[in-house]
This record gives sequence, structure tokens and C-alpha cells, in this order.
Amino acid sequence: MKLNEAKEKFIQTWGSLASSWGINRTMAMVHALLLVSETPLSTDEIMETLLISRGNANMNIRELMGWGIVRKELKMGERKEFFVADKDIWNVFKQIVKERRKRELEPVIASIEELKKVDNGNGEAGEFLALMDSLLHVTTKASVLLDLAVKSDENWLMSKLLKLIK
Amino acid sequence: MKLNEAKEKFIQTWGSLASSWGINRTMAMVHALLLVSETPLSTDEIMETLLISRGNANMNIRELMGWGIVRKELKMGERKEFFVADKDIWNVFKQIVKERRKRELEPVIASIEELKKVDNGNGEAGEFLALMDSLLHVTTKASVLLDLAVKSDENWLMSKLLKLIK
DNA sequence: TTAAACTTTCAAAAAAAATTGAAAATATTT
DNA sequence: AAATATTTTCAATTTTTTTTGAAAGTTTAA
Repeated sequence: MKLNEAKEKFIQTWGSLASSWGINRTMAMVHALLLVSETPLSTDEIMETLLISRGNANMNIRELMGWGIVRKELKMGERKEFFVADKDIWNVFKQIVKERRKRELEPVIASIEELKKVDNGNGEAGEFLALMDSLLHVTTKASVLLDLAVKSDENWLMSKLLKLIK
Repeated sequence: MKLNEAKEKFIQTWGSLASSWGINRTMAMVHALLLVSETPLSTDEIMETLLISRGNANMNIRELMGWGIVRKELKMGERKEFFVADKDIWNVFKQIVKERRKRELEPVIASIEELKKVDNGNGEAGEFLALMDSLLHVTTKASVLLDLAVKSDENWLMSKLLKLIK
């Protein structure tokens, strides 16, 4: 397999993984393209390579910057903006986990806390409350665990976790 | 807040969480409905409560059974099928993790392994190979970690993890 | 074996999400 | 300050996903 072919396949793989996790397919493809690119790319280069429109390219680049995994790079003598992906995959992983925890997990935890205030005068909400409690247990534990992953160094964390398995 | 109102809100919350994780909104709502229901529900009851068609209800119930988090329950003297959700949330969590790891993480790991076979005669694929290696590191470690979560008991795991934090 | 009760399938329709492309806005150079 | 280059926005369009509902299939009971 030639390098360019492998890069293309990687872009496809990354794109389809993302879409099954509720992330825009094109955004993941732009990310993959920047990951495999040895040099910073301009919006035009991204448009050409992925055959997407300017609007689409712009939107997704912006979103990737919002996730903190792509940054702008300016070239001297060039008016265009160029983009680079953070190549430290552990860092990318942490960044995504951090964002999704904030955007999705935390609101759900807050919402379940809210639902625990349900009227239970006659005890009819007992089962419901028990369900909310167990949901809260699992979600807050997941949240704590993700926090641990995000805050710690990869090697330290992994050596500790591997010890748990034995 | 009245119990029924709280149940409705929970169904909405669960539905929107799911859709941001690439899971069909209606499927999550059916799941939530079964979670908060004190008794097994028939397809008709699910249709009526969520205002969805028979085909949709059937499809999503079937899918939930495929995920192993909802099961059929037969009532004596009744010809209809009734459905119940597993109320053990830790179990539900493990089941979902197990399935998604199998369905999505493993194929990606296999695909990256494949891409490592790229032609590197003249050394031009060096950066690409380094990227694949680091991806493989993170994904296989995530996979191992999820395996640990799935195979171990909730309390044991959590007490160990909490120790790591200190 | 027939009929009624119930479940499944799937083509068509509807809804939701993503994409386009051109106009507007912004930034840079002359 | 005008011209040019570049980026951003967003209404309209396209694509993808979800949902419907009626027909076909299956199971149970009489």
C-alpha cells in the first residue's frame, strides 16, 4: 500500500468512527487530514483534498479549534491562514474527553439532580428516586474517572491501571 | 414537581443525551420509558406514551434487546409481549460499553493495524507510522481499560480508582 | 383449518442534519 | 482610501436518517 493510499484510508476510517459517536463526519475527516499532513494546510488545500465547499471547510476547521485540537499557524509572507492538528494523540484524547464531559455529562448530572426534587409525599416516587440515585452513582463515578484520565500523565495512569488488572 | 412530570423530563433528558452520542433518540426514549415504568410495557403502551408508530416502536425495542439492556417478559393469559429494562444501571453501563467497544473500537484498531503495513521503502512513511503507533497506543489502552470496567465489580473497581486519585 | 391477535418488514414520506455557494464582512496591501 | 485577498455567514439545497403505516408474516386459540 502506497503512503497516499494509506492516508486516504485513514481519513475514511477516522470519519466513520466519528460519525458513529455523534461527531460530524466531515469534521473528523478534516481532523484526520491535518493529522496525516506533514505541513500546515490552508482552507483551500483542505477543500481540494476532501472535495468540500469553502463554507463547510471553514465551519469544521473552526469547530475543531473550538475543541482545542487544531490550531491556526501563520506563515510569513502569506496572507492565508494555515492549520495544524495537535499530533499528541493522548492530548487529543484528553481534550475530547474534557470537552464532552463538560458539554454532555455535566448537564445530564445536573438534570438528574433536579429530578430528585420530585414530589414524594405519599412515597409513590420511591422507585423513581432509587433509579435517579443509581444513575447519579454511575454518572458521577464516570465523571470522576474521566477527570482522573484527563488530569494525569499517560504513563503514570497506565502503569497504575495495568497493575489493577493483575 | 409531580412524578409523571419528572418521568417525562427524564425521558427527554435521556433522549437528548443519547442523540449527542450517536444513538437514536427514540431508542433512548423507549429505554428511558421502560426504566421509569414500574411494570412491563407492551408495544401498544409504548406507542401511546411516546406517540410513535408501531413500526418505530417495534424496531427500537428490538434494537434495545440487541444491546442486551431490555428483555421480553410474557404475562400469563396475555398474548401480547411485554418489555422490561434492566434496572441495574451499572450493568446497563457495562453492557453498552461492551457492545460499543466490540462494534466500534475493535474495528478501528484492526483498521489501524492494517494501515501500519504501508510501504516504507524510502522512509517517507515515518511520520505516518509514528501517528499510527500512537493511535494504537491510546486506543488499545482505552480498550484494556474498558475491559477492566466491564469485567470487574462496580464497588471493587471504584474503590481502587478512588485510591489512585489521592 | 380458520380466524383473530399480534409482530415484523419495508417502500415511501417526513424530519433532521450537513453542505453549498454566493454575498457580506473583515483584513491586508498598495 | 481604494483595491484585493481572505474569512465568515446563512438561506437554499442536498443528503442522510428516522419515522410512518399498511401489507405480509407469524403465532395462538377456537
